[in-house]
Amino acid sequence: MTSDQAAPPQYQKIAIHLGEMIKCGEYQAGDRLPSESEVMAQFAVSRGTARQALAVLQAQGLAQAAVGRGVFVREQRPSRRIASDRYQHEVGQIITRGVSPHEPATSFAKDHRIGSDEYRLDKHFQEIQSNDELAKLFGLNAGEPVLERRFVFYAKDTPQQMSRSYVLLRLVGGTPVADPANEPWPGGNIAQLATLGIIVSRVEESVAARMPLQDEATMLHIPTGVPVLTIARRMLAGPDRDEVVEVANIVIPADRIVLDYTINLDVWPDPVQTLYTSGGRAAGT
Amino acid sequence: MTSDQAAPPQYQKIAIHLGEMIKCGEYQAGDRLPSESEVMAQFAVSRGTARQALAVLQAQGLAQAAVGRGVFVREQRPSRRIASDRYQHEVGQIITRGVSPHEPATSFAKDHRIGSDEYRLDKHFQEIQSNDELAKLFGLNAGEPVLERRFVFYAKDTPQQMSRSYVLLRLVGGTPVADPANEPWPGGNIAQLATLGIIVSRVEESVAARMPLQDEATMLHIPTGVPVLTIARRMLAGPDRDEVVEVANIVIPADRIVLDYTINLDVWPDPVQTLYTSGGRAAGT
DNA sequence: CAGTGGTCTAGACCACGCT
DNA sequence: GCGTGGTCTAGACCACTGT
Repeated sequence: MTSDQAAPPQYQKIAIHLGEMIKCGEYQAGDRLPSESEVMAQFAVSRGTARQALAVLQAQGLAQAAVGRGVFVREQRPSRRIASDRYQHEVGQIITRGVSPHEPATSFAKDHRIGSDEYRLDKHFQEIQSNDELAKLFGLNAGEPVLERRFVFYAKDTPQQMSRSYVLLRLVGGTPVADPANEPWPGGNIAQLATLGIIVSRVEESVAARMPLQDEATMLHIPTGVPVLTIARRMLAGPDRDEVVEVANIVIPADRIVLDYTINLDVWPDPVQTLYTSGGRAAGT
Repeated sequence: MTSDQAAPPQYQKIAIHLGEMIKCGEYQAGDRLPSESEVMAQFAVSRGTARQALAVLQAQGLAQAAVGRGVFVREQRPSRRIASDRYQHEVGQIITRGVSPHEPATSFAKDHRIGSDEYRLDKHFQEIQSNDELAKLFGLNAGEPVLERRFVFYAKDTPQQMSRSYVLLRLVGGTPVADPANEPWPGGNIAQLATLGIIVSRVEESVAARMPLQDEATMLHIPTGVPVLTIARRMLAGPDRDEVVEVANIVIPADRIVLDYTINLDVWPDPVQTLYTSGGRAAGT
């Protein structure tokens, strides 16, 4: 085995070459890359190959084409951050101000660092029977009626995320929570449930990533080469923090967001002593 | 404005058509999709268009091509789960058993539900000067010497994730932690730091998603249309849980993994009373 | 109007996998 | 050997963008 390496195809060489120029900063974010004709001339290839090279960069999320204008280097920095701390902050709001809507800003507006008047959301409420998947998440039998709430969030007219939230109809039926006109709810989801006497004490989030579905790409204006982050969220209440009161599926384009999670660990009261009495060895600080 | 809808191009129609058949279950995971020639015949298009249609499905992560065999529907279920609870469990191990290596299995092996003998890792240690980015994460001046530890994890010879971990050289220099031969460390990262007297009390993770870089795709065998999840992890210690003792960047192909986070909220002791006396604040737990 | 990317065609040669 | 996908060429027409 002297050389297993097959020579990379032309279009890949070109893509790697341009990719390195981007990495090195010779093309900055927003700069126009060589056009198809320019690539054809520069590398002596046909248009198909030139296009393929530029397509690679787009699939990698490094570049984005604009008809009639050219191919441009994409911005790479995610700007928004969504922190798990937000939930504790929402609880804090309720504790200090009660459940009345004193605070117009929601977590969403805060995440975007925009005023609460600069965003809007499309909403669509619907009563449905829970299917097997939903029933399993709630821990009850399929067929239980639930309220499905679909949202699409916009910040300054740009769609930012879509979500489907599910709550048990027997808990929210006939209450203000079931009225779309009350969304966005001041103080957020936890405050909303608090008005019903439901005290959320645990939130579980399952995070995954995949390429967007066709309708997601359309609705959220997701360019090629950009995946979505999906969050399956469960809000729990009750004395044992095990009663599922809300389930939500959230889809967010991954090119502008980072999810921050803080995990505080319960550490024993006197570490040094515990280490020595349990057979371990350690140097104290 | 009667119809803004431009007719979708042929290749997209075909892609949508095939995509719906996958969604409806007419093509199951592992099934072979129509070959390029079959698509050409079925839809009366040239080979280029047929290829483009099939390429769409691959870019969406729905299908994967295999030379000489065909295009196949990809498995969609993520199998592994990585839970934030793992850190608390690692702490529990130390509390009950001390810092000695009683427990050969690491979190990684547990995540994969494989024996600790079924995985291995490539490791590469290196002493470097911290750059601006690293220094900022650690909260100290650039140039501070750090130990960079690069890992690639394999489960049954399949690469699963790669990571770069950074620890301050003045804390680990000359200790067993700086010796690659001791990896994988029994009990995991937190146990490792515990042997140095460092008690990790907080973990912060920043999760994002993007398409893989070329070398990541190569090293982790990532097929087209599969993004990666990136985790920037900071381990904190000290009385105020604010001293950064380890920083790590983790890259995981997103097609087989879900990240589970649990957020426990501090709720006031008597919700009803607090609600009615609104304006009061509660004692934390 | 000239230049851009988007779509589509009709060929060609290649390496790979199965039989 | 035959069918598969991978690469590459040389053309064509189109819609869009800028000046």
